[in-house]
Amino acid sequence: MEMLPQVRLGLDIKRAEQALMTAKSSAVRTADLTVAQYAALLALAQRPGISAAALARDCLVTPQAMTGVLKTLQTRGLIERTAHPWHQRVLETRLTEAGQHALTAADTEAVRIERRLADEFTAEEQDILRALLARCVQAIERDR
Amino acid sequence: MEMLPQVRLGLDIKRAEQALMTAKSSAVRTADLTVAQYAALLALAQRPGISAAALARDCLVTPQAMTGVLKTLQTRGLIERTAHPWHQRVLETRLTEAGQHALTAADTEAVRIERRLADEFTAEEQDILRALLARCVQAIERDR
DNA sequence: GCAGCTATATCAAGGCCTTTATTTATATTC
DNA sequence: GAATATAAATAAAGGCCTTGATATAGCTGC
Repeated sequence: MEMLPQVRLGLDIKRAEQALMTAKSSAVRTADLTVAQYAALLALAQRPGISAAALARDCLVTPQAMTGVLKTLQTRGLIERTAHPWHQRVLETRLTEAGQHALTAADTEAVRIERRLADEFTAEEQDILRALLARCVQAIERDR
Repeated sequence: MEMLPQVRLGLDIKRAEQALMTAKSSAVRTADLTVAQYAALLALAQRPGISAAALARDCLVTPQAMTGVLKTLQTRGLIERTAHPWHQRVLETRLTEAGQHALTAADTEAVRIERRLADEFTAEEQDILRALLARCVQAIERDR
C-alpha cells in the first residue's frame, strides 16, 4: 500500500457519515420510516408534485432506486402518484395526509440530531466545515 | 419543518461521502471489486488471519454483512478461510495471491482519489477538517 | 413530417446492509 | 463442575442501491 489507511481523509468522512446515518436511522425509525423514505418525503414536502426522476436527483440516488422507495411509500399510503395533466410520461407525486404526519414525526426526531450537530459548532466553524467539505467534493470530482 | 434542509450540516457530510463513494466505486471497479470488497481486502492486508467478526468491526459493518462479502471473495478465490488452530469457533481469513493482486490494483486507483483529496488541502487544513469531523461524530453520538 | 436527442418510468440482476434469531464455542464466576 | 456471559458464525427477511436494458413521450432541427 502506498498510503496508510489511517491517514486517508476518506476514512474520516466515512466515519462521520456513518455516525450520522446510524443516528438518523434510529431517529426516523420511531416514525416507522427508513432514512431513504424520510429523505424522499422531505424532498416531496419541499417540492410537491415533483417527478420521480427529479426526486431522485434531489436525493442523490438513481431513478431506479427512487422507484423502489416510492413503491413502498405508495403501498403504505404515504404518497399518491397521479398522471401529469398534459405530460403523459410524467407521474406527479404528492404526500398524503398520512405521509405528512409520518414526515412531521420523523423530522422532529431527525432535527434533534441536526440540532446536536449545529450546537457543537460556532457559526464560523460551521462555515469552515461546509467550505472544507465542498472543497472535498470539488477535488474528488475534478478531472474525473 | 423546523429547520430548512439546506442549512443542515448532515447534507454537506452526505454529499462529500457520496462523491467519495462514487469516485472510489468506479476506481476499484477497474480491479473488478466493489468498495465493500476492497475495504475488506485492505483491512485483511493490515491484519492477516483476523476473524470475520473483527473484520466487520474494522470495516464498520455488521458481522452478517461481512459474511456476505467474504462469501463472494472466497468464491472468487481472493481469500481463504481456515479453522483457527485451537479456537474451533473462529475461522482465520487471509488474502490469497490473487486477492493480494486485486487489492494492489484497486489500491493504486483508490489512492489516486485520496491523493487528489490530500493535495487539495494544506496540512493545517487537513488537521482542521479531521478535527471538525471528529467533533461531528462526538456530537452525534453524545447522549445517545 | 421525421430523425434524433433527451427525459421519464420501469424491469431485472447483482450486491450490500440491517434487524432478528439460532447455534455453538470459549471464558468467567460461583 | 455447572451456570452464566461473551463472542463467532450464519440463516432469513426486508430494504436500498447500482448497472444495464427497454419502452415511450416530448422536443429540436432539418
